Amino acid sequence: MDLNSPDTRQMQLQARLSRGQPLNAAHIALEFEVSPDTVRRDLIALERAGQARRVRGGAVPVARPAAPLEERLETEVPPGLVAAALSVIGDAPTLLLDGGTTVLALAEALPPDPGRLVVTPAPRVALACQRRGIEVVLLGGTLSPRGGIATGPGTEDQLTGIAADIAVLGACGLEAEFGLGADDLAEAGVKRVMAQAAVRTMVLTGEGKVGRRARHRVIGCDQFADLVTDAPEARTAAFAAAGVRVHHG
Amino acid sequence: MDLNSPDTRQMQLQARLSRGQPLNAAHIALEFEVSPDTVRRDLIALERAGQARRVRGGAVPVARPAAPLEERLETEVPPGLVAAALSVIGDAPTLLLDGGTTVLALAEALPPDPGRLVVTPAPRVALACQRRGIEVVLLGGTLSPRGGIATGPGTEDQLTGIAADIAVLGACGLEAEFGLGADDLAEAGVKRVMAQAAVRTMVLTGEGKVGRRARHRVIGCDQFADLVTDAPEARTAAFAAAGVRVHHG
DNA sequence: TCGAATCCTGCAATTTCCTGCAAGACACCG
DNA sequence: CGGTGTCTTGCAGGAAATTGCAGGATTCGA
Repeated sequence: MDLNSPDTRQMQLQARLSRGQPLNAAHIALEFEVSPDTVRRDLIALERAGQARRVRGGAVPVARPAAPLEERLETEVPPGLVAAALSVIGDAPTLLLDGGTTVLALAEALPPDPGRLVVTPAPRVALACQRRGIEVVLLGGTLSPRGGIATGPGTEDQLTGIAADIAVLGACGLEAEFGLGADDLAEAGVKRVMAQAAVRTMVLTGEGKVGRRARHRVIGCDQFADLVTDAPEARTAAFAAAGVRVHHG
Repeated sequence: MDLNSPDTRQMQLQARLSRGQPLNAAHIALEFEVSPDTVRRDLIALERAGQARRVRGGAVPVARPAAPLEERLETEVPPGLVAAALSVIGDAPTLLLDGGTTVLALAEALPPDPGRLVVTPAPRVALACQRRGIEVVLLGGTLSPRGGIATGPGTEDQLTGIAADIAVLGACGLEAEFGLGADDLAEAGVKRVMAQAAVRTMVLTGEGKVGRRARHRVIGCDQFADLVTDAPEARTAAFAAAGVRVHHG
């Protein structure tokens, strides 16, 4: 009475794979009472569908780095940092948000406000805001391989039509003399234009980046008004001396 | 005493399906003392009613509840559909990918090819491709509230500079006379321009959308070359007659 | 390096599917 | 009562999918 078609077999195998279970071809052949060739064909189908990775003698689940970032949000970004950033933002109606885990945590914490507009080159941030019912304008461009924001001359062009209240920039490195830096040249360009497209620029970063000098300069410390960080005051004194309002989260 | 009409048979079969029971056509033919052809016709009726998914040798219950998007990927997009789409795509170096769950499943299954370029207005698709090591150009614009793709005149402008090999479009509705449709006006515009920006356009959609007429027309059936779907051939005959290559997944 | 297991390719046999068609059952109407 | 139309059913013929097998290549382990 058990239906034995390629579809049903493959669905059962897929279920096991999604449970993280490796598949032994010979064993499955016995279990489903089909030849090993048939099992092999099933595994080929699953592999073509991206559901499995074939290895000698069977198949294993494809590595799914699905949610590491989502979870890192809750654990690695201190709640106080996000809260401080929110209070600096206030109810500014138009925000320009950078990418990166820290800014993403901020986006996840934004109050659901249908009257607010978020402009961002980071697809993750865009999705987070959309989930919260906030209107989003996504900036296009070439996705930078690491940081995950759109970059390129086209991206910077799109920003010329934007007039935001606050730009929130993450950091690959932040140092008092050098200023805010990024490790990717294209990213640095976009961040720089973002800062220019906003009335006020805020830098939001964890203490790990403070004092580090990144490869490319985005803007100097005279170009942004606020710094939100959880670094101790001793390491932010230089910024305060340069005229930056420092908020400790 | 047992009334044996198509309706009573189908109601009994539906009851078994809702219990999660797979149906074996040959077995049912013996049980109801009818020919396998009649059972096949019953199963076709159930499939049209959305109560079952036909597989070789019988039918299985259709996946029930609407899970969140991430999980629907694994359960509701049949592996065969994705595999068929992959084979149509071949190794075309430049792809233009739409949004939607089905296209997203395709993106998740793309082979990691550093020489390939994917252009998309869908942030989810962009992230999926980036995870797989594929170069991504993200199209910017206002995020449509439902489908999750960037829309607007700016988005369409960005496409003028694109020359892709294949555009893969999802569907809110697909009907032979009406063509490919979308429920959001802005989305329809972007999809239309996407089709124009590619040498060849392929429509990828599950059977649920076939036969449904959406609110806004994207392109007519003479504007796309390939249709990949898991709908039965009976429901795709009209597309084949219109000159569309139909691939069944 | 050798043996064995596994994999790939093509092929033929079987099963299942699709399509069209004609016969029977039944309701309805003149 | 007879004719007509619709619905359903089974059947035939061809198309398509699936499967197991044979032969040769490849890989793994000793």
